[in-house]
Amino acid sequence: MSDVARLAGVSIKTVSRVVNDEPAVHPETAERVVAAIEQLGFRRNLGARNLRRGSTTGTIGLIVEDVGNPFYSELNRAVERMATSFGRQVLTGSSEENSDRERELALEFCSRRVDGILVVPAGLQHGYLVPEMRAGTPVVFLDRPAGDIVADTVLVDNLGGTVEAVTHLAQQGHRRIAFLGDSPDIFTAAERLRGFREGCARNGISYDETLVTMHTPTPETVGHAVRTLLRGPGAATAVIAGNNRVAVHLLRALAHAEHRPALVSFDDFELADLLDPPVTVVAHDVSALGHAAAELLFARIQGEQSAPRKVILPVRLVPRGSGEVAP
Amino acid sequence: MSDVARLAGVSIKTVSRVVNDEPAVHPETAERVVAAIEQLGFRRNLGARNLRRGSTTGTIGLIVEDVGNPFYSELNRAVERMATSFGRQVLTGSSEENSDRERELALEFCSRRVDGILVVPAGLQHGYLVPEMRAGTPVVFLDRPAGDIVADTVLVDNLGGTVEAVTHLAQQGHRRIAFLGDSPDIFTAAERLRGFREGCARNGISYDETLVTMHTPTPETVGHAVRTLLRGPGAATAVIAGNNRVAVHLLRALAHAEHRPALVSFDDFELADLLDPPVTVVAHDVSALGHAAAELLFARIQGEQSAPRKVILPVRLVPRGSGEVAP
DNA sequence: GGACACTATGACAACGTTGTCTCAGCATGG
DNA sequence: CCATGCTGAGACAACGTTGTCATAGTGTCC
Repeated sequence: MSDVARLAGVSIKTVSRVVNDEPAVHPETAERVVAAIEQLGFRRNLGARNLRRGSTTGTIGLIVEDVGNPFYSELNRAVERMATSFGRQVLTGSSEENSDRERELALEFCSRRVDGILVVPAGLQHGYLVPEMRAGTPVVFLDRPAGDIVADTVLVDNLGGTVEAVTHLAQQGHRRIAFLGDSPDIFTAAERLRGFREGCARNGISYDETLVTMHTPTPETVGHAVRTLLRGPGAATAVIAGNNRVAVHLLRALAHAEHRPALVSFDDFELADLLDPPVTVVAHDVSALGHAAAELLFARIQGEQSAPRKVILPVRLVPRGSGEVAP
Repeated sequence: MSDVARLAGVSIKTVSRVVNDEPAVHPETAERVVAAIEQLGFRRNLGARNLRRGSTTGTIGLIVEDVGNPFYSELNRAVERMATSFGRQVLTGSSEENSDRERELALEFCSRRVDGILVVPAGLQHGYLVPEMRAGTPVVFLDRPAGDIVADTVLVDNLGGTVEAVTHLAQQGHRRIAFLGDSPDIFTAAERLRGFREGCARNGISYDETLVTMHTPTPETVGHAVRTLLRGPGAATAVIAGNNRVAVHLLRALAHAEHRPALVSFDDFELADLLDPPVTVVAHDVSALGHAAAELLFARIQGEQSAPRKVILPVRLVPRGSGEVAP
């Protein structure tokens, strides 16, 4: 900036005035300054500006499990849209379902003085965020609640959705329904399992523990589940996949089977409707989730002081014909 | 920081020493300082630190067309991995295939003094980046080249891959092959079209313009293409989808058809192998693309001064049985 | 006992901006 | 001719850090 000032023959303050479109600069002077800026390729340092003005940094942080997972990338996109409309930029990070990494990312974001943080928590302990929140960095949890603190949270109706899935299958005549969930350490997985039990109860199906597995979905864990729950005597005739990852692994494991058992997936996924047979899903609007959370965050950033809110978004069963009893 | 200093009864410089793990601080003093930091919830302001040290900001910028697109989110993930290993964080932005937006994002990143920028360019003019690059912000273009400047670039073999796709179909006996590409303004789309012509030539198929459409893929544009190119007398017996978006729309448009024409998709996509019949694809390793570009960027960030490099990553045809002539 | 080295600490400036204050120059009005 | 007001511009401090230098205190050596 001082280089520009020297070249234009003015003080740095005048350059600052030009850069900030402040009035009270003689047009001719402004022109000289602009020319100097062009010539030198000057670009104002936003970091210094924010420091001096004590203003916000114009960034928000987003922590998800894996930015590469289509579910989270759709979330990311919705958040980005909102951020753009508020003139903010987004720092993203993947926690990899690791609470230490989550913490590291969150605190790093705080060091960078982001204006707020959106987090799909991996861990169950969030006391580390309390000082930051008290210091004025709003935090909104999404998809999963905070472990041990009260904070703004946006969730989907995991329980209700799974109940609906069970009911759908029960109505098709299924009595032996398997549930393949993600690791029970994950809130949504645990909640959906709870919904499964509840759904069984409501439909007069006795809950059979041997038809349930809860593991991080990999080809191996899901393959094993298929071999033990869906084959042999007493095999389940229908299965609920606890999330889109489980569903995809499951479909692959069943690719060469005679026929697929009836299937409902919690989470919609691309091409689910084009498989044969199409996959019935419990769909929820991921964009709406990101949108709602970001909306709440920006309200907080703008000073909204009300008590922490808990929003639960509805889900919707999309029957696609894969719930029927196999011929 | 001065609050901490006051509470601990030391100077701010000593607090700084403690925060930075500098030696020559009496353990007892350090303990007092740490206690004060805890009590006040102090967190060092990274912006101020970077300003003072003139050091890098520890961030890189990534501009893609749409962070929500699985293709780009996989890229994002690979870049993030690399960034993490270099202790950097990633600012992401979606250009929405709009060159003004791309420019805006890139310049905003520069204002934030990112250590480097990775960009999947939407526009064809990148002169605006020259001053920034001269000023020391390395830029690496990926998936598509820069429009009018010489810069580091990482691409995939669009031409070769499409030639291979045509050859594959020709070997199955197809002579009337349609090509459904994205907008010809997009480098990869144009390049793949070039590969299509080249492939036709090499296989002794005369290039038939009426079997080609190049449009931003939407249900409408792809549906129209299906109706005009794949139906009626003179219909194509095989089709090449220019990218994963086209392929998905195409599959949906053909969902209720008697049978699918033979199909090869440039870009692999999830579940392509589970459709009926499975979709043959020209696959390329998106992670490798992100990895290679980020690797190059970090080499530049660390001072590597060699001439701009152009890397072309190989692609691989994955036959899945959907190339055969329909029964 | 004085030169010397070493330890622990602080004062101060500087990073690149911008807010506040000041001031020179000029025009206006009575 | 002087008080007043306005315009355009600069000096300076401050944002929160850290690098440089200075210094007081302590111990060591001959």
